[in-house]
Amino acid sequence: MQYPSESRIMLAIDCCIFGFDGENLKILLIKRNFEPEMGKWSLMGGFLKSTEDLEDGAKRILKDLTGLDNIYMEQLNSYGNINRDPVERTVSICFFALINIQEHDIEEAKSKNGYWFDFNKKPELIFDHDQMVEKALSQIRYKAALHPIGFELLPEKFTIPQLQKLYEAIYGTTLDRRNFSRKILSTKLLIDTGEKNENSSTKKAALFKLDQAKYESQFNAFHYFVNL
Amino acid sequence: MQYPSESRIMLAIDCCIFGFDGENLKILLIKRNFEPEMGKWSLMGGFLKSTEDLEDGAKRILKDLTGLDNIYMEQLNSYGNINRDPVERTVSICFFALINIQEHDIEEAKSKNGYWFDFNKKPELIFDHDQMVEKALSQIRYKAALHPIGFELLPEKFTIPQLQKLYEAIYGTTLDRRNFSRKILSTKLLIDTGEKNENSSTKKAALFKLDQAKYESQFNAFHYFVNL
DNA sequence: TCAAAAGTGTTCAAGCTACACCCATGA
DNA sequence: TCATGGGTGTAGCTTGAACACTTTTGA
Repeated sequence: MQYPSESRIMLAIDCCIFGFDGENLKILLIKRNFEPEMGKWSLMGGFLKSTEDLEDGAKRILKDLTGLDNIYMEQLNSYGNINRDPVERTVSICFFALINIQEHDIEEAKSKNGYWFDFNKKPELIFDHDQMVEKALSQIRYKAALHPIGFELLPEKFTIPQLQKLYEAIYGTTLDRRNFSRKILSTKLLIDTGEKNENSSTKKAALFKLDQAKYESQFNAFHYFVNL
Repeated sequence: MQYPSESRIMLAIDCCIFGFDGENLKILLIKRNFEPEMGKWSLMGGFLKSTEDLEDGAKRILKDLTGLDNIYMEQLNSYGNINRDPVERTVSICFFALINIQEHDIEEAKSKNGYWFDFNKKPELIFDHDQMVEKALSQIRYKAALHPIGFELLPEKFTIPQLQKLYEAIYGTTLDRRNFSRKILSTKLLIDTGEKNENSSTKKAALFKLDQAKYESQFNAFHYFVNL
């Protein structure tokens, strides 16, 4: 038994991949070396295979194009305007991913025309990818205000000033050091490793790491960072 | 020009339709009169046509099965496990809708085997529809804590105690009348119509309506109702 | 006149905001 | 010893939580 065939549709998966270099929010884009829109910038994407679940498809695409796996990833939204793809009608399911740049090698992404852009300096993208990126940023702002996802963008050990810079980059604002520090520490989600950040020419900041157990158990405890 | 054909897939749309009867949160389900799973309960759904955008498809399905249009509706998530539909591989994009039951006639839904269940007494659903409903409730809780979407479930004119009952139903909790009233009024989103709710055998509560202009301009002003 | 639901005010505690000083480090 | 950035404390205000009394209405 099968359904009538008229409504089978091409199903694409696109990934908004975010990183953080210590100063700015970054986004990984790819220069297309195939038609349509060859030579223009786009999100990482591909078609869903008939043998894989959505999340598996998204992971496969991320892995193929960047060499990375084990990445924080979340389904964002689907896009299905009839004419969004000039070749034929295609519906795209968009995911976003958060990558800790410092600890992940993306040589493979580079070999496939991938490039990290400063989020604020990204070029115009093909199709409706700009719309996807806008939605992804808004989702990250939303989520990072309520859940501790920011850590996904930092290395395993990080300092509080680094974390603050990340939040400032996400929200495009500046925060008070003293209040930020107090608020973050009050979550009890950070463990002081006792080590110091040696890459500093002034006072060395303390390195913290996530309390994984608490992170997981409290992930859905609402409104962590509201009122940033 | 076309893409290679191997990956075209059936694309369904399913709608979680919520209502509120003054006491309980309700969900509109349909008893399937077709295979597969004939006789079992499911969400309202259908297949996306090749000539329509996603939102248009969702609206068409809602209109066909309930007779309603002009309904608050939002895309929720997509589901694509390989075996979710026993007939053939189908990806479903799920929407949720909020309906003001009192002011909308759903005779047409009834004629198509539609039935409003108390949310807490709903039967088991086909496929992965239970998962969709769970996600929809969680999304409504999330969103209603931050944005004033609750009003979509109430008639044009409503009392503050009605609104409170709605929030209590959404969160499955009880709230303090005095604090709730103060908090809601402090948003300045409600306009006192000067009328009273005549359907009461005790003190008649004041009827309010939404300040539409403020509602729209402030919709995205964060964290309205956090700390419920 | 009584029961049931609506409307309102106050107090206390917690949390947020704004702000200033001291410390560690390498140049 | 100086410039830079890290770390912490406090006072005042805002906000939320807890709680009790009065009013309106129909039975």
